[in-house]
Amino acid sequence: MTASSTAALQLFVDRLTARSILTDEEQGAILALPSHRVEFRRKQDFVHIDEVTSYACLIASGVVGRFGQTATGARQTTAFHIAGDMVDLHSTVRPVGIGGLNALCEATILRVPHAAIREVAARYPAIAEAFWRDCMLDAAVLMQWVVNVGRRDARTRIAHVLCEMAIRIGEDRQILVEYDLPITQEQLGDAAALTSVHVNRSLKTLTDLVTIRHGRVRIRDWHALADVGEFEGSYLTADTAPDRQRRYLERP
Amino acid sequence: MTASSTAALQLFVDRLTARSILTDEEQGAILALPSHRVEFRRKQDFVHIDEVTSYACLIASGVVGRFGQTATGARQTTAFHIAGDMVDLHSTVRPVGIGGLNALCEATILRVPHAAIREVAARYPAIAEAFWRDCMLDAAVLMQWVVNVGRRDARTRIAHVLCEMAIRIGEDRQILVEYDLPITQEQLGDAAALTSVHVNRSLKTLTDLVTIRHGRVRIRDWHALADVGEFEGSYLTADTAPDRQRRYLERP
DNA sequence: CGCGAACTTGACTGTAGTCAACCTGCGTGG
DNA sequence: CCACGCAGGTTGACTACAGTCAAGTTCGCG
Repeated sequence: MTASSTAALQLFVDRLTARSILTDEEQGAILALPSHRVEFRRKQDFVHIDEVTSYACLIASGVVGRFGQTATGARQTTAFHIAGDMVDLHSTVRPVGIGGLNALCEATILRVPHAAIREVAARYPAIAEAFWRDCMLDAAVLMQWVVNVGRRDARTRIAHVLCEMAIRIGEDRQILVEYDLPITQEQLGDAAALTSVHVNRSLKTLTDLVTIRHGRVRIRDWHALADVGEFEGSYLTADTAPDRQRRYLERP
Repeated sequence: MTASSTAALQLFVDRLTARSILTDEEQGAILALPSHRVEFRRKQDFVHIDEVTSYACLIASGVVGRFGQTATGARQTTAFHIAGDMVDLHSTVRPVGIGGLNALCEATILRVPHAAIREVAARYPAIAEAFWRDCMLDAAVLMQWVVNVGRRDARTRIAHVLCEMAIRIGEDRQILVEYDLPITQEQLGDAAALTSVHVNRSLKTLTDLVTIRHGRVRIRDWHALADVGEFEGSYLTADTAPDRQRRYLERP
């Protein structure tokens, strides 16, 4: 247990407690999870499609993409994950792979054994609940992603993704009008289901609203960008209001 | 508690026990869940977008689509659900809406109060685990959907959806080469992110492999259809092997 | 028998993909 | 310290897949 692994676990706890109530003891149990630190370089696949792992991946730093692939090898990113995300939390109950993981930039990952996660979830039902809820937030994001990719045009798709990341990276603070997202236009295209060429052209038409330079997103007009991106962030934040934080699975 | 509501709950239990081990007592607790039967007609929205409900919807019969919508009102179906599916199981831990529900054909729904679901999940950790796992299967399907809609062409998308439904409807039996899917070409388009016109044309090019008439899908050449649809069903079935059925959250 | 929903077809349009060339900026090594 | 190489970004010309619009046709149902 190093200092930095504790810091990463604390980010994870913060993420959970934004939506779930956990006692100090429960938070402590999560912070005490064993982990093994691994570093990956930019563009490296570190979990392959269909790979079955015995650990979940907690992101200590960097940005990670989950992806699927077609028969011809075209990639589709299905989710971005940021520091504090336990990317494979779902594998706690369903260890079969749902896509590969790729480091979008240099990333530090803590591998947390499934066994330890299951143990803590079994011991504290409120933790299991918090994990489950966290998985459901990811699912809500995924559903938006389907709508985005399926029914919106290029400009709108890109704007939507950039808005989503602004909210997620700025979690429980205000909306971040400027944030690091060190991805190439090609990687943004993999997420928005566009080619890099078309991302490039679309991004140019958005210059007044948002720019990306050197892996940093600068939103110049949040309101206009959210408008273009048809972005309505309640699916991300609706359950962070205090009165919705519950411990539903508390024993009678 | 009517005979038919028991039958629907039994379908739900069957669905759960395909992937999770539940004792007779636990199965009994699920079968004893209270419910309120409601009928909906074809094409009726019965849960609106962003609606927050106090109950989950168990499908007793019919096919239901979950959908999202763009600002211009274009619909994108993000999931099909069939008899035995507890459509809103995720709302057990996260009651905020993730899209609306629409009856694709005449459907019978059992409304099961969240409170009762939470109670049974709190009392039996293995049930909570089975619920969570079930939610994760839906998420896996959703991820495939993103890849499908984002990166495949029309023919492939349609073939993929039809293969997926064949597996899901034929669950734990063999692949069904013929099954009821009483949806219009327009509704299939909403799922595959295509217009009804293009669905129509694409379907014609697939006539040798699959036909849809009177709401019944007839797969004439499963192998060829799966090939066209780039369909690899392991994401649906990988955890139904006996050795993977586990009770991870059992108390020590 | 007549109506309406769903399906079918054709002609045309348009958004995004493809291919290819070129530019720019950064890191590395001579 | 400059030259080179390379990854990423930019632009243009052309293509093509799917959307749009509109006019039938078919089929089931009242």
